[in-house]
Amino acid sequence: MTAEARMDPACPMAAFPFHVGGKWTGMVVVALLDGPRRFGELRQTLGIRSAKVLTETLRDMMCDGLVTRTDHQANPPHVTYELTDLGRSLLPVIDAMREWSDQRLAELLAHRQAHPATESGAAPTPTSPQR
Amino acid sequence: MTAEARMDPACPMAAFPFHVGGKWTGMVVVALLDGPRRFGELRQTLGIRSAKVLTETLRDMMCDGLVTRTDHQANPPHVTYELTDLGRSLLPVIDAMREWSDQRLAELLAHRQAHPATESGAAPTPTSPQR
DNA sequence: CGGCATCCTATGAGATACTG
DNA sequence: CAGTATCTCATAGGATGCCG
Repeated sequence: MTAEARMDPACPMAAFPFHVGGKWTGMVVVALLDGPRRFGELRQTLGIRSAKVLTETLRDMMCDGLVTRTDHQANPPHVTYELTDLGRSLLPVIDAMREWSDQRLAELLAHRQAHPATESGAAPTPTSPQR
Repeated sequence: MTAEARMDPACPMAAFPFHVGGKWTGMVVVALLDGPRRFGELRQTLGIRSAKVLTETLRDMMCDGLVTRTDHQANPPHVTYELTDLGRSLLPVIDAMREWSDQRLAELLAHRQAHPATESGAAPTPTSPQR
């Protein structure tokens, strides 16, 4: 298969969670690999200042069946998030990404740095966390 | 490792091309797997109406050393794009994504459909190519 | 044919501030 | 503590139209 015919929107590449799910989805999966985490823990781990972003990410992921939410009825509130089996099934993909990054990311970044790219904002340099 | 400490922006997940590179990067790689393609070919294959988007994607990818551009000095213009070794090295990752999609994507989509998600626009259903 | 130059718009990401 | 409610802002994505 590959690129013979026209690539329709049903193509896996178009639907894959890391693109569909927003910027933080992948990191949340990684953060939850060790086991359940609380909302605040996640927030700190991921370095998210705004709660809203995390809330949205988690809601989307719940909607997609990637994580489950457990509300330990307590006061003060205590809520934990945990990977579902489906969520954990993403691990091989993440590992593939990690391995690639280990071996090749430097090369890509070097290329990028060397290029004027005709333009200033080709893509935000990941090493400089602006915003 | 995994999620012990704070996850800094240098984390591979944050820099991985499929998130950094924009929506079409992955598909372009797939489209180029078989060999060099012309600009118009890519455009058709990917189903991109706007040339600008493809131009930008390709420029970014060149900048990152993922593809090379060959201008066959001809009239009318004839330009081909080709995967570099670095670009081709993404194949394992893509395959991992594909495999995951084959096995689990349906599950995710089913989950999503079943959920009200509190909101309308959780994420654009990949099966309905709007726009 | 390839690809700029423009312009437009939806929306993702984030900052605050407030509530149960 | 774990959210919700607003608001702002940048920008990715796309539609046209023109040029070499």
